[in-house]
Amino acid sequence: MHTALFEYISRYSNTPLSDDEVELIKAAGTMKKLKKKQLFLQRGDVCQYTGFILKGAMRQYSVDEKGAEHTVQLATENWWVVDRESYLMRTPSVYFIEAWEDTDLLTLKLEDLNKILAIPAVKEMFWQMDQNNYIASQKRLNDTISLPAQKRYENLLKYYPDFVQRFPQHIIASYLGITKETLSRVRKQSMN
Amino acid sequence: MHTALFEYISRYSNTPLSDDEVELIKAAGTMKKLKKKQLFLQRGDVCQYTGFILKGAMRQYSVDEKGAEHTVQLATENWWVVDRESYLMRTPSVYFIEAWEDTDLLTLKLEDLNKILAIPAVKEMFWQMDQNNYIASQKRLNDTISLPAQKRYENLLKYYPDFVQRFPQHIIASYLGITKETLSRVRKQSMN
DNA sequence: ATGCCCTGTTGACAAATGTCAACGTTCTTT
DNA sequence: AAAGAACGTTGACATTTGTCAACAGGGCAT
Repeated sequence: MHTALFEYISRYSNTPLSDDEVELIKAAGTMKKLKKKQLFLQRGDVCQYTGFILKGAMRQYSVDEKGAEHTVQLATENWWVVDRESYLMRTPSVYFIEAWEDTDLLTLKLEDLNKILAIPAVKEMFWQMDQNNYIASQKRLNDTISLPAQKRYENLLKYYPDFVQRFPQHIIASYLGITKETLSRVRKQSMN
Repeated sequence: MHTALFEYISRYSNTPLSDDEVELIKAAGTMKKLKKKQLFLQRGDVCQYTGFILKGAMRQYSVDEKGAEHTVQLATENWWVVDRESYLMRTPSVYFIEAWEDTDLLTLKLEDLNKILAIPAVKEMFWQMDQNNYIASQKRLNDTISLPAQKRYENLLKYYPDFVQRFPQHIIASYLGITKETLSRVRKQSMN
């Protein structure tokens, strides 16, 4: 059940895990199953869990005053989902996190996380992950402020074709920062 | 000369520094002075240094095919500047990093950084910083895809008034993802 | 199998933002 | 002090993107 996580850790850290450490990690997490459209986090709540996706697909989004949704993250197998700020600071979240497919998750409360952070390989892995998140997030930001909608869509297709297949267009549009109508027209353009 | 850095470390980590560790840090860095408009990093080069700003102001930006600049980061005293991806992976950068005021920097080569990362307080500090960067970057991304130019400008004024004072409008505009003309009109609106 | 919701597309029009050119002001440099 | 560059503003117009409404097809639940 945890094998995907152990593979993930060994991919993102050089330090190997001892048998004790493996047991500690297995004991720390709780398995959760979410059905499509079920919420993992709701706006106004404090984010209680960090989740590691074993199977399925999720999205994190905000909703503006007009009711429009804006997707800040898409995630599939082997991605972590959490509103880090809310989770660490214990402050109410401004985001929703939702399962978009039936999803199996390994979840960690903050106290669980702190326990396994005592393990060097785990700490390294999380740091690596944060670095990657920061780099990716900056890249996406640069794209968003410097490229027109068409190019942003083409980049998404190129680097994350999975997302385009597994999420419907209105969600992809809200991830790109445009409306579903604009995305529809952009795609038509791209075919020529 | 290093006092600002030591304060920064103690603000972002709970572990205190031993005298040996203080010496190690002092030995690791190199001081640099940049004049206004001098480049710290140039597109195509591998980013060789991480810099900690002691005095001054800098910006990191990309330039698109049309020659337009897009600012991904603004930084003043007590901020770190680096293209992390280029620095870690030794790949050519797509960014420029430039001093916008005469600037004093403490710089670290990757090997220097690795040395001082052996110090627990330093490692903690960097992790903390990455977390904050990631959180801030996601917030800015959410703003960028969900708010109109006017709101984005007002938020910047509210949360980073320093930037608005120390950088000219065409740079602020490129940070917000709009043109200088649009920013000029948005500001006029905001006065009413 | 039926009905309904979700999805994607299209058209007509509106709003936001960009482009280009001109101009006055302020700041730097000599 | 003078000259030139950088900065900010404005106007006219173009382009991109959003809004609203309608509609067709597919998939899901009962």
